[in-house]
Amino acid sequence: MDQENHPEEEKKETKQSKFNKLQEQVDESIREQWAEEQNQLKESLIEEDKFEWYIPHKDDGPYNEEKENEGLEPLEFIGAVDISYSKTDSQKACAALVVLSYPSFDVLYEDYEIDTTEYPYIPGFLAFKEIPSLTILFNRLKEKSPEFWPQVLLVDGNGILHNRGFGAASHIGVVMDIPSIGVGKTVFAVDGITQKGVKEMSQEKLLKGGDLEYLTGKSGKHWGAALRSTDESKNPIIISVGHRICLDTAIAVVRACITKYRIPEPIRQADKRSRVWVQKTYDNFDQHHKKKKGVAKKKDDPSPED
DNA sequence: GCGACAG
DNA sequence: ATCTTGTCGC
Repeated sequence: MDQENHPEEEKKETKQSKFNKLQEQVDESIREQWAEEQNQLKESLIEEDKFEWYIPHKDDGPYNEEKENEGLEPLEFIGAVDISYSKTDSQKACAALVVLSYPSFDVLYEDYEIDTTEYPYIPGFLAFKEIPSLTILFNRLKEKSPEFWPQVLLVDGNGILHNRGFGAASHIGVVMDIPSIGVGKTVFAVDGITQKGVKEMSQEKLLKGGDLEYLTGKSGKHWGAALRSTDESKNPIIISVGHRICLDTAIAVVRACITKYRIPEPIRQADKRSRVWVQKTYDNFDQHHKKKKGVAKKKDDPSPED
């Protein structure tokens, strides 16, 4: 009859072929070229602090004075980028660049750009999908509102926690020549570090009262850190060095950007605003209908609504 | 060969 | 990334 004999096998194949198909959308030679470009740009990567600001203490104190005497400026402009996709057409997307004040987290600057990239997301090559629209956004910022140029940039995705040690946060940091930090929501498995392993470590730390776990690979390299950013968080966020910053400073910046949500506020804003923008642009945002149903919201980890 | 796979 | 569904809390 027309009954299938190997339903399980089929399911497995579909899963696998789905991934393969995605990969095939980008020619093998292009992927090799991309990997080469990553390795080349990586030579310009700086994994230590190279900037002239400091994170001010909430209350003006001796620390702040000391830093100012060293010729440093207080951290005041924090940037973040994110890209959202149309739910009806994954090729249609919108990139956002926002700049928030520190420590008040007001959105000082926001700009959006339609993503014209035809490439799909391929693990290990996220930056190539995002760079075209982000380049436009940064050029526009530099040209029209240079006073808002961020002192540090948060990128959702990874920095050096990457199979070639050069993830999107590093890529963007090097290309734009800006200190950058990678903040991921899940782990990109590399050097023996896995999602499952990190989760377990994170749980153990929690029992001991800790909220931070360095991610050390089998090779002994420190790839980043897992931070349980709020008490309610079930999963940690994954921090890694992007560019022109060291891991501990990156962690300090991310910590400073946590308000009451798991995701650092600048990234949250970029995420949220790009989502609204993509709906407006592509998904026929109809005033009449949205009133009834409400727009699909993305849940934040802890619940307060804003 | 097998499993894994940021957004 | 996006979709679902359900649950808790204000």
